[in-house]
Amino acid sequence: MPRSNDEAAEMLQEFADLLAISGGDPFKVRAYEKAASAVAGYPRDITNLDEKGLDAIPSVGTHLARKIADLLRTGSVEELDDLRARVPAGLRSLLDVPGLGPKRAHQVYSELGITSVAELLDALHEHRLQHLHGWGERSEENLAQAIRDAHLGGARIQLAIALGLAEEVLAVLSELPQVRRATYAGSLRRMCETVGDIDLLVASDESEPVMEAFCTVPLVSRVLVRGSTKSSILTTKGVQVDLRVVEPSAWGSALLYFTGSKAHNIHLRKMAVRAGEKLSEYGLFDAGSGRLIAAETEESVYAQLGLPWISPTIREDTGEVEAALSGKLPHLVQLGDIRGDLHTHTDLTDGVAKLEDMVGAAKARGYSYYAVTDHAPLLYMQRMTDEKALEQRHRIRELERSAGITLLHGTELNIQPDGSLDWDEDFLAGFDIVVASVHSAFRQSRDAMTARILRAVEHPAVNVIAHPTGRSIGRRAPIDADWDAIFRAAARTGTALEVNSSPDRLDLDGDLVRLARSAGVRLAVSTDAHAVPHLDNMRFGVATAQRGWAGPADVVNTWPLAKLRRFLDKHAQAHVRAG
DNA sequence: GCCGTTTTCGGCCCGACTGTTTTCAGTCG
Repeated sequence: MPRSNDEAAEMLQEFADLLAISGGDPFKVRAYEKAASAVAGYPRDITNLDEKGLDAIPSVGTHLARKIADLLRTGSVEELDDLRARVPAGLRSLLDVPGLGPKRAHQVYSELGITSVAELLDALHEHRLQHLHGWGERSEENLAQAIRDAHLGGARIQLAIALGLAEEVLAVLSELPQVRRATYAGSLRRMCETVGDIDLLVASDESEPVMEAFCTVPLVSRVLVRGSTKSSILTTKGVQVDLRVVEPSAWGSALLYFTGSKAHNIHLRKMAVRAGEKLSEYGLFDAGSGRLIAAETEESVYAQLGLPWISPTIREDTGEVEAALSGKLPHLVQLGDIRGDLHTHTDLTDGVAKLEDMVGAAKARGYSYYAVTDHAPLLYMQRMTDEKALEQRHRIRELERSAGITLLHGTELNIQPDGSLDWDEDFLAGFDIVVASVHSAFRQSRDAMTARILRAVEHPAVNVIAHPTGRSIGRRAPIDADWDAIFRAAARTGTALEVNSSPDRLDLDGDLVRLARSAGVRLAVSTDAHAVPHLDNMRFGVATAQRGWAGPADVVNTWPLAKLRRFLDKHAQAHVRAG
């Protein structure tokens, strides 16, 4: 079951879609959409809020608060059920076709009776659309192509893959003499876990050669849009890449604009309007005289709006602007704050690199400490034994003498379906750090799963719960558990929760990081590296922690070694708290 | 449907591109 916030957001979004497609008031539609994203991004769990509490969420008024309350209480909303009964099932899916918005979806439904993508394809095949008002041969061809493309590309791509692709195109563009600056913007710069399409930005006085180069890079499969300031291509792998070319003097306002999020931009624009100004990708202007106020750097635009620069990772309009206004912007953890990795593997279990190579790479990164946490015996396929663990400990102690880096001997325990763990307390006491995680039986009931994880959190030897939700982005849904209860227990017992940096995990995600932090939970940002290159994934974990507003004080592996060691001794921690 | 230091009514971010128009509507981000 999804979080209540997500459930309510999905309800509101479906409402918006159905209203739009049945020809409803566009402003009402937008009100539902705004409320949907406000609820999804609301930093607190709405499960136990009453109508008054829901009404306090920005963009949620009395009417929508009542509908959300109905949903949370009864599991359904009467008005939505009525609307579903009036709009044919399948019609909503038409909105997923790029280029087909609510107006035209409504048009093909009301004039041709089309209620699904399949029927739309039939109509396209028979050329029945080109006779509708406002349509022609080209719009018919484009729609058919869009449906084929959606089939080809479809799903959003992972952050790391998008970043690689962006850097490949940027490398070509940066070579051009006309290009002054070039970077990626959009959800990629905000380090969202998945990216729908890639937004690139170039500063140049001469756009034509840049567009020419962009539309002919080797990985282009088709040019979707070709203009003087904006072009879009589809890559051979089905990923859409958009390029905007702007004057160098408007670099800052353009970067701000194209980084988004949309909600963040709208918030800034409204502030500008209130101050008698106008904000666009071309700059901040005086609304009356049209005089340019700021445009060259992001910092200058923020400053003229009365704000400090805001990190792209938190530009989601979930309170960052208000925080900036009141001087309470969080001091976010940075990659350079990280002093060590607390969850890594070697070829003793399922890693592919030798202990010495992993340690050497960690040292080269400038870490001051490094934990080796190979799997424990209950993950049977890894064939770990007591003897192997002790022998590894001996090797680590030897290696540490010459390595110039503090090595922590740890292990990653398997949390069994009943919450029991590998090894007994005496044996576990010999490790410097103990990580525990779920590797199987992901589909337990919410109650069973919560009890299972709580048992591990309460265990006196367990320091970190790794990849807590067990999700695999795009492949496996997160487990269902009572996160509030788990966060409270983790905070009380001094058990850290991991922000796993692997691009296909990013677990906890930004939203859960934020909830965990507000419950007082400490975080461990780790790579779970199984090979040397995986150590570089730390930047994705740090970005995810930033998206949850985490600062260095929240992240135990930014702490000096002595402080970390005190945290890793749960008995001593309990003693300090009792005292 | 939401919202308010000009407003409880009358607005609601703004600009680019495409394809259909002969001055604009629809879609997207």
